[in-house]
Amino acid sequence: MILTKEFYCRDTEIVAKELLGKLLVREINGVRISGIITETEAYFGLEDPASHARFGKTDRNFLMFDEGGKVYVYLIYGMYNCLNFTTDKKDVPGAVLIRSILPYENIEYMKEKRNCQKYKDIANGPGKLCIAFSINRDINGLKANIDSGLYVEDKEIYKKIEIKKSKRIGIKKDLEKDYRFYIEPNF
DNA sequence: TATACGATCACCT
DNA sequence: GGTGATCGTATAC
Repeated sequence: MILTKEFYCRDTEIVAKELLGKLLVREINGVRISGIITETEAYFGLEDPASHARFGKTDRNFLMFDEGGKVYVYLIYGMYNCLNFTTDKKDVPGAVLIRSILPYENIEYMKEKRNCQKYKDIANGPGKLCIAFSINRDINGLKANIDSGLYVEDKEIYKKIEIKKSKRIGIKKDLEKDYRFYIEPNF
C-alpha cells in the first residue's frame, strides 16, 4: 500500500522515524526500482539553524512550507541531488532527507547506473541514491504518488526495527537533539 | 553584480 | 583519514 498525504502531514520527526524500513519505489520508463529506507534526517523551520527554511520562504525552499507528501529535490555541492519528502501542514516548514537505502528490486539496474558492483555502496548516501534511482530536479514539487513515479510503500520488510539516532551529518551548527535516524538490518 | 560556501562523493594514502 | 571537484544559492556590497 502506498503512503498517502495523511502519513506525511504530521510532525517531521515522526515521519522521519516511520519512513525507516519502508520501501522507496521509483517507476521510470516501465522499470520498477525499489530499496529499503535505512537512514533519514529531519529538518524543520525557523528554529533550525541547519534547515534550508531557516531564513523563511525562498524560490529554492518554498516546498518545505507546502503540505506534506511532496518531493523536494535540490542540488548540493554543485553536483549532487538530494531527495527529500515534505512534511507537516501547509505553512509549517518541514522535510525529511532520505540519506540511504538498501537496493531491493532491480539491483542490476542500479549497479549499472552507479557504475558500482558493491551492493552496500550502491545507495548508501543521499547523492548516490539519487543517481541509482534516476532522481533529479525534474521531479521537484511533484506529489509522492503513482503518477509521479516516486513514492513510498508501507511494506514491512523488517518487522522488528531498533531505531538508532545521532547528530545530522555535514552540519556545523546543529540542534541539541538528534535528528538523524537509521536502522541496521540483520542479514 | 560579486562572492563564499554547502543536508556530498570518489579517489588517494 | 584527507582532499579536490564544482555550481546554484544566499547574502552582502
